[in-house]
Formats: sequence, C-alpha cells, structure tokens
Amino acid sequence: MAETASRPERPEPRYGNRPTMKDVAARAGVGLKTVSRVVNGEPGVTPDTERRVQEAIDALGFRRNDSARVLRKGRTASIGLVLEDLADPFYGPLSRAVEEVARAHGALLINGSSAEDPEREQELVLALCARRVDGLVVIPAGDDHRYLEPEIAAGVATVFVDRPAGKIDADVVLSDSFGGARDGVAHLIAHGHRRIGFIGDQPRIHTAIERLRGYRAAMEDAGIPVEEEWMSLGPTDPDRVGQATETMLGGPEPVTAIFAGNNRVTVTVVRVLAGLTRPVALVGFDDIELADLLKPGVTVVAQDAAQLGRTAAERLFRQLDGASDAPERIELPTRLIKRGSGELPPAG
Amino acid sequence: MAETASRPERPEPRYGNRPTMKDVAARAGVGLKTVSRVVNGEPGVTPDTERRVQEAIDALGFRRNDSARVLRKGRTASIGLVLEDLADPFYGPLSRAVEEVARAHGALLINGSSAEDPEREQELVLALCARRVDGLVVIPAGDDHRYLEPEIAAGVATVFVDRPAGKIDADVVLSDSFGGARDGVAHLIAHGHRRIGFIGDQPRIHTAIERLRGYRAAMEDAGIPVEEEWMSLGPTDPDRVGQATETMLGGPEPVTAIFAGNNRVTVTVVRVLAGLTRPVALVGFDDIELADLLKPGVTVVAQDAAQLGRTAAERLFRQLDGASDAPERIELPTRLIKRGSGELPPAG
DNA sequence: CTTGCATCTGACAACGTTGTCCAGGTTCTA
DNA sequence: TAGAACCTGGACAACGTTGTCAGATGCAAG
Repeated sequence: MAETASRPERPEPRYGNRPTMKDVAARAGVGLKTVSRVVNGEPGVTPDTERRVQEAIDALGFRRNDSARVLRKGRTASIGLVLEDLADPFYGPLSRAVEEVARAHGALLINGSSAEDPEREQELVLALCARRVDGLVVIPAGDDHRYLEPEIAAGVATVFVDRPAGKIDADVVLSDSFGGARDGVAHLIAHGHRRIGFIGDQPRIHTAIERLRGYRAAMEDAGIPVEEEWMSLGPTDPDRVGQATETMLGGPEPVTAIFAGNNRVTVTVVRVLAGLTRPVALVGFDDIELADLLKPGVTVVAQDAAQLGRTAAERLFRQLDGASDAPERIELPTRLIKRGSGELPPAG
Repeated sequence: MAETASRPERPEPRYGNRPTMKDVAARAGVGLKTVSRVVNGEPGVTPDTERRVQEAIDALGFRRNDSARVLRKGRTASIGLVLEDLADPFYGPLSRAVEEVARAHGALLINGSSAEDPEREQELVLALCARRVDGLVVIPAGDDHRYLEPEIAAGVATVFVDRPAGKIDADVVLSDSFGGARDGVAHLIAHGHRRIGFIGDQPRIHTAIERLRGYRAAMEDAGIPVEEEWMSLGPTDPDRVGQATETMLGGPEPVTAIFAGNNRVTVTVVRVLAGLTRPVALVGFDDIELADLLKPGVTVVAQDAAQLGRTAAERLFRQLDGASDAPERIELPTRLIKRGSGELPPAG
C-alpha cells in the first residue's frame, strides 16, 4: 500500500515476460552465478546442483538473453552482409557461402540489400555497426566509404567483395573483370568478329568500368577501332538493355556479336536474339542457369560467386582472429565456358 | 600505485574501445541523459547544447550501442528468417520480399539456411530466439516444432512459410501445392497422356506429399490407374533425379510425360530430355528462369515466391503490432504457364 | 525583489548477463 | 584432531543505454 508506482518501471508491458537467470536461480534455490555456470557449461558445479538448475531451466523455458550477454562480453558473434539484391541469382550462392563460413565460426549473419543505392548502403552498414556486428562483408553500391573510418578504427572487421571500397583502404575480394571481359571479347574476335557490341551496367559501378576496359583492350590488341555506338552502359532492366541491343543490331552496319556485361544483361540479350532469324554471336559475363540447354548454348565468362563469398568471409574472420595484415586486394580468375553462342561466325 | 588490478575489468582488451554516451557527455560537458536525448531526437534540449553534443559525437565518432539499447527497451527491431538454402533461386525473391517488409517496419533481417536439416533448423531458430529477435519467419525443415512453444508463449511472433509447422498451431502461408500439381497433371492428361511420371522431393517434405497427392487426384479424376514405378520421391540432386527420369523413360512401357515436383527437379529433367530424340512432355512445379527460351519452352505451375514472403512478413508484423487473431492458414493460388513442353502430344 | 511557472538538465536505477572475489564447507594430510 | 588445500556457491559490480524524477535555471508577473 505504502509503496506505489514511483519505482522506474519497464516502459511497455513487455510482450512476454521471459524468465531470467534470476528466476531460474530462485526456482532452483541457488545463486545467480551458479545458473550462469550451468548455462555456459562452466566447471565448478556439483552434478546434483546442475540437475536442479537444469530442471528449473526446462520448467521455465528459460533461454539466455544474448543481448545482455553481448553487452557484457563485447562481442556479438554476428557479422553483417550488405549486398545489392538478395533476389539476384548471382548473390544467392555468395550469400550462402558467407553464411557457411560464419556458421563454422559460430556467428550469425545479418544481411540487407542496398538496391544499388549508396545512401541505403550507408544506412544499412551503420545500422549493422550500431548492432555491433563483429564484422562486415560489403558489396558496395557507393564509391565513398569514408563514413566507415571510425567503425574500422573501432575494430569492426571489414571486407569488400565484387567491387573495391571507395576512398578508403580496405580488403577487397573480386573477380578479374578486366581480364575476363578481355578474354571473352578476344574469343569473339578470334571467331572472326570485328563489329562487337558491349552492353554493361551503369558506369558508376566498378565492375562495369573494368569490363568495358577489358572490351576496349581486346579490341585494341586486335587493332580494331571501336565505334561509340557499339558501347552502351546503363541500368540493367530489360527495357533499357533490350533497346540497346536492338539499336546495335539495327542501322546500316550492325554489330555481329555482343558482349554482355553481367547476368541480367545476358538474359535480356538472349531474349532479343531469340527473336531474330540471323545469328548473332554472344558472350556473357557471369554464368546463368540453363545456359547450356539453349540453342545455341550461351558462352560465358564465369565467375565463382560462392568462392568470392567464401574468400571474403574467411579473410574477415582472419581479421577477427587478430591478424593485422595490410589491406589486400584478392582477385579471382574467371573461366571462359564455350557453349556455342560465342563460337558463331559473323553473319552478314 | 596503491590501487591495483582488483577492480573487475572487462575480460578481453576489447577490440576497439568505442566511445560511449558517457564519453560524449564528458567531452561536451553535459550530462549523460542529455546525450541520450540528442541521439534520440527527444525534445527538451537547447539548440546550443545540442550543437555542442553533436560536435562531440562527430569528433569521437560515437555510434549508439544498440545492444545496450535493446537490453533496456526489450525490443530488438530485428526478425529472423530461416530457410532451406539461400542459394536456391526460389528463396532469393522470397527472402528479398521479407527483407523489404522488415525494412518498411524499421527492422533488420537475420537469416540462416537449415540445409533441409531439422536439427540445424532448431539450432538456428533457438539462436535467433536467444538474440531476442522480435519475430520469426520459418521455412520448416523438420516436422516437430514443439520446441518453439515456450518462445511463442514468451511473445516471439512466428509465421511459417511454404510448409506448415509440425505439432503446433501457428500461422502459415503456402502455395496451393495440391491444386497446382493437380492442374498441371490434368493439363498433361488433357493433351492425351496417360502414362505420366511424377518426380518429387523427399516424402518428409510437406510440399512433396501435397504435390504427389495432386498428381494422384488428377489421375484418379481421369480414371487412370497409377503404376508404382511412375512415382519417385527422394533427394533432388541431379544424380538421383537423372536416374529416376531415365528409369521412367526406359523399360517396355515408358511414360510419355513427366510432372516435376520442384524447380531443382525440373532443371535436371530438362537436361535429360534434351539428350533424347523422342519428345517427352513436361510440366514443372515452380517457374525457372529462361524457361521460355528453351525449345520447347517449359510449361510450369508457377508460384509467387515474393508474394509468399511478403504475405508472411506482413502477417508477422501484424502479430507484432498486437493483433491476436487465431493462427491462420493462408494458401496462395498457383498459375499454369503454357510454354510448349506441357502441350506435346504423347509419342510412341 | 519575490513568487510561480515553464523549460532544461543531470543523478540514478534498471535491463540480464558475466567476471571477480570471498565465504563456507569438505577432504586430505600430518 | 587440527590445519591446509581444495571445491562449490553466491554477492556484487559492470557492460551502455533509457525512463523517472528532482534540481537548476530563466523569465514574467505580482
């Protein structure tokens, strides 16, 4: 009666009131720390006491609150993955690979899609940092990552994948976009093509630039002057890419072959080409499912998304284990897979 | 000198020592709570004070520790997603849809793959509960989810997707596997087939059973007795499925059409059929990319993975917003997409 | 110049866990 | 049988934040 509602109380009537170690301790008739010991498998508890505690845990449905644990211990055993779009088939295996490595290290994976928007990337990354993830694997959308400096200084391990970080020095794992594109285009040239189109992603994106550079290098190596209208960079939605494809294939001097800058582009180009009678050669960057069953099969420059993810995650955990190597740039090779579309001779 | 290491100290020399609100307060020459107010945009702070605090925040690179916040507030603003395999193209869009809804509600997504292993599912789910996620979206691998009872009782919102929960009563969002399969098989029958094979996932999996049931129903509706060797359930790896396909197509009375129980199966069957001269009709459950460009195009019973995820996530947040409807079973319709392979007449 | 009121600020406890340290009890040895 | 060594269990503080409440400050009115 005398003591009323002046004691600071939990803000909301919390959803369910979960039992705490204190509750377990009270029920088992032991001290708080003893419960902690049992829960964490620490030594120094008699079998009999342990049994009593375990019974109380089961009876109450107790589950340790990792938020509190994290607060006390300073490590969250979780890592963040920021990618472009979880729904893109390229990122599925990558994401899965990161997850597997995390799992092997007892960590959970928190992930989010930036939708290729630099602001959203930053927002996500900072939200993850606020959660105090131990480390970050980032497929950057933006080109300025100085906002990460305080985080990295504070000990957040960070590895970039697929594209390098902007304006900061950090680990990065990527595929050899330049070399892959150059090889792919050289392959087309070797099959007699001279008028070759390049359709890629937005020039803001590092891989798009690198692949275009590879295209130019191959053309230059072969002594073929490149026409402006053979190159098209921009969003990879079907409309834009479809239009670009048709433009290149129209006109008085159409291209006889196309190099597609990524999986999304390749799919759309294949669709357009399927509607033509005249054969047009095609090599795409990134492998795509069922590419072997199309007629002709789609020749691609394949990169190993899972390997990218695995490598990045492993490097991340090496950082977390205390390795303090200088930031490194790891480049994985690509592989040309011939399936038919890239071996078509020039028509017309 | 006099005071030595008797004060309880943080266990490890923490990775980076991040500044706390206390540090910011000291630097700005204000009280702790004032910093909290600024950080959270609460009213009652003079512009001048706010500026000083903001400067200190920027100077120190302070970032609020959400772990501590969570501990105090009781909500984590994060939800867990447990699916079978992030790398499976079916789950990418689903996962992305869940993420979008979570984002709209200001929550982060933690996800993990169960690899179709019930134990791993449970392990993951409980780890997520220990993190005190506010809610769970689960694509179940196991068939007994009683282990979730204490969690649900404690207020963890839970929605199952793609397959119902086992032995507990919970919300579930799924596609009409039975109806979809029945329609698909009926479609084959309508095109004159009578000897139709069914290749599906392991019988442990709910959707596999439902689709088989749909197959049987369609056959029965048409008065066609089903032979044992026309049905094959099991793992969906290429070896097993390839073998099953070849078995059905061999022998004296081979099937003239195949119904494939999911996207993985369809892809493998397409590969096998591509190696044959004789045409075999095919309808697959789940749409697959490029299915329209194959010759013939692959007829499928499509389900909308993104819609599944969206619906589930929305239902989850409705639970979190306090709705206490009885657990519901939401079934989304499927759609038959005719592309050629399902319209082939029986050969032989 | 005092009073009253509104506004701003800070001290403090609490969230649930774990590390430290000490008390009490048991077992073994001399 | 006393003392030492050991083992088990528990009290307590601290992690970084936020809600409560009371104190401080400033200003207008009496």
